[in-house]
Amino acid sequence: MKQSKKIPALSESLEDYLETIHTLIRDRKVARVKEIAEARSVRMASVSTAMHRLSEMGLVKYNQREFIELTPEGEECARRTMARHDLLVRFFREILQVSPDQAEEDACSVEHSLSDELVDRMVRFFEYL
Amino acid sequence: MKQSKKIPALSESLEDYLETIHTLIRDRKVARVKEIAEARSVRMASVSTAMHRLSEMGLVKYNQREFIELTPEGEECARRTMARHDLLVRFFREILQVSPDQAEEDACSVEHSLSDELVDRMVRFFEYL
DNA sequence: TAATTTAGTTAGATTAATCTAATTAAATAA
DNA sequence: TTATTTAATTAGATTAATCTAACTAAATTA
Repeated sequence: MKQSKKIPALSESLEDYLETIHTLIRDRKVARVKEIAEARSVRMASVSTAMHRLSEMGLVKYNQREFIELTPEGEECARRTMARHDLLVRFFREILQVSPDQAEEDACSVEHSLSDELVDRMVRFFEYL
Repeated sequence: MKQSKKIPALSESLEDYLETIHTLIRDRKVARVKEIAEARSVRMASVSTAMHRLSEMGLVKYNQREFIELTPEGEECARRTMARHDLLVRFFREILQVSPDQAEEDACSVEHSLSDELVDRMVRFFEYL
């Protein structure tokens, strides 16, 4: 109800791009526009534009038509989002007994908007068990 | 990571408007453009435009410069969102021990995007306790 | 009642994220 | 090596949600 400020330095969309790039590099060594587009179900044109923006922000290393890499800052950001994602998936599956696929999907929708405090509490909740 | 479809019939913004209208009517009998604008921290112009859209969609009853009401469908929609909101706040506070204000805020950011399954599991989690 | 204040509207601009269509560059195959 | 296919880019349009500024209608006050 009360509006959360949520003026995230980074939009959900851009955060997702970082996460996708990270995963691609982890799983296939390199990240290219086409693969990112496929992973996120958007057009290459959209990826291209987004890479420019992320590059300006210093979060990816990007030269036209070359592999895309994360800068240390981008890496850090991707890691944080992914850690949250994984925590959420675990929580939804293990504690709330949500089905695996649905847990994945819900984690995606939610991972960008949770406060540090809440995430921290979730971690403690696990520890407590 | 995997993109959730999340093509909600209703955008988060419009869902928020319904919720705000519902709360205003509950607490002060009537909902007016100005109050909605204040509650959501947006300009009256934005509310005016949004009311037109919601009216076209048959979710609010809206005649220029008159009180705004919810149609049965709008009411239904607002109720559902609010029920989720309250469930989330309770869950965050009582189970995860998140501070009251932060619980409120997190509930706002999340209430629009959770699956029915997850919400259902949360309910059962409470029942189980 | 006339003047002022407040509430609401409209027009037009802005921003982010996407899209399509056209173009260019690079890689692959003939 | 030329032709073709694939990958990437650019330009320009679209949509949603917001904003500001200018205007209008209604309510309040003098």
